[in-house]
Amino acid sequence: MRTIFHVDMDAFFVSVEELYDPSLIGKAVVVGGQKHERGVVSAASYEARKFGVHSALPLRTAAQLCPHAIFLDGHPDRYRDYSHRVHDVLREFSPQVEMASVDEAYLDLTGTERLLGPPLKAAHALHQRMKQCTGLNCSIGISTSKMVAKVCSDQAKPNGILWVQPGLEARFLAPLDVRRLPGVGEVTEEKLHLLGIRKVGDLAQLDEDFLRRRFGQWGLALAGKSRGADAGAWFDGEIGGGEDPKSISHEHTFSEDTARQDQLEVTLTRLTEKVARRLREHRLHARTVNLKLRYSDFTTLTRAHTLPRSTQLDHELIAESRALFRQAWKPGAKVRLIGVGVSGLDTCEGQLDLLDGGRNERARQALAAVDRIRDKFGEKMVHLASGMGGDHAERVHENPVGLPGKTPKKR
DNA sequence: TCTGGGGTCCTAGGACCC
DNA sequence: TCTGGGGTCCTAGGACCC
Repeated sequence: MRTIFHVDMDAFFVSVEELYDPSLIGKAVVVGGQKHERGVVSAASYEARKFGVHSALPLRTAAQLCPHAIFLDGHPDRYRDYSHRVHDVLREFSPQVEMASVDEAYLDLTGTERLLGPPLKAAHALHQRMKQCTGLNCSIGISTSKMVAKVCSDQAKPNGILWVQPGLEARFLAPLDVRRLPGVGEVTEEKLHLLGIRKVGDLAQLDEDFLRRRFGQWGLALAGKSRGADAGAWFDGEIGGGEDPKSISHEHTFSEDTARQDQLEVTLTRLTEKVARRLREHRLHARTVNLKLRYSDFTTLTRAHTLPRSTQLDHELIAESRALFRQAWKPGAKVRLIGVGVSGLDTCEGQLDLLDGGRNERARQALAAVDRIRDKFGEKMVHLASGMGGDHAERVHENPVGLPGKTPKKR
């Protein structure tokens, strides 16, 4: 029988902002952008939540519900920093820690009783230690599965601890709305409601065969979840995985929709450079490039292409994302969002690198230099030639990294 | 009031291979 | 001649999470 903790930081982004500016404490605070901007709420203080503000709410709606709220853009670097501090604290309690996102983690505390005491005692110690080391509050859910532990921490919010003892999982879940189950969102909730299923207990009563016919594999997973199991691939596996990313992407929503090809392509290039850069940071190579376009009417399309061999080089990824864009985009159509991502990631080169005469090795070394300069002077300091404007687009093949004075000889 | 950005996982159909 | 069946890869879209 496992002992799983789910630790969830309370109003994480807002709480970190309060550490930097204590005058925010006790006020309605919204992190995510300014009140007139296109965008949604990333986090809201409990004060703002009283007015109906919650994450994923459009900023303009939040401003209407809570006009006196303080709107902040947010500081991703600070959140990353504090996320690491949180991780460090958790590691004091178990070697098996899995950060599920910046502000939540699973811990396996199975077999730590002799060292840390019974689960509730360990949880109180963790709770205190977290406050002491980071200044932040968290909520802790404890159960025999990740799924139930997560539901527990949700029920424990804010700043609480909840332990469901082994054997009582189904009884704990039964009275809760189906929506409380991780993986049940708006769409699934609606489908279940149409079948007269509102509580997790209703779900647990149903014949598994019925759920399988209705929802396929997902139905079987649902049946398992309703009884407290880590069903479905979502939660299978050991705690402590989560090593390399499976995909890397960047996207941008324009403040105003645009149909200008030069603007779209410059943005796409900038986004692709960021993706390539992060690939190199992770020492990964990608085989599949994904383009995403969202038009004014919010219709969204994706186009993907898989390369014969994987790459982490700016110019190869840019050529690919641009080709996808030119195939997919209807000239004249106004674009709201453009994005690029890579998947099919591997740690080593897809094929022998010797065949191209070391050309890519030179490009890689030059890119490493670019990355170092960007570290020193900021992202905008060095751009690919093609990142500077449509007129330079053709130069990308001659000057893969756009370094002044380092233009490789023409092939 | 229109609806971010960064992810994961799942499904389904077609191509292709044996 | 009248078209199996399974496995894997690729692409597109969608649900969901924080």
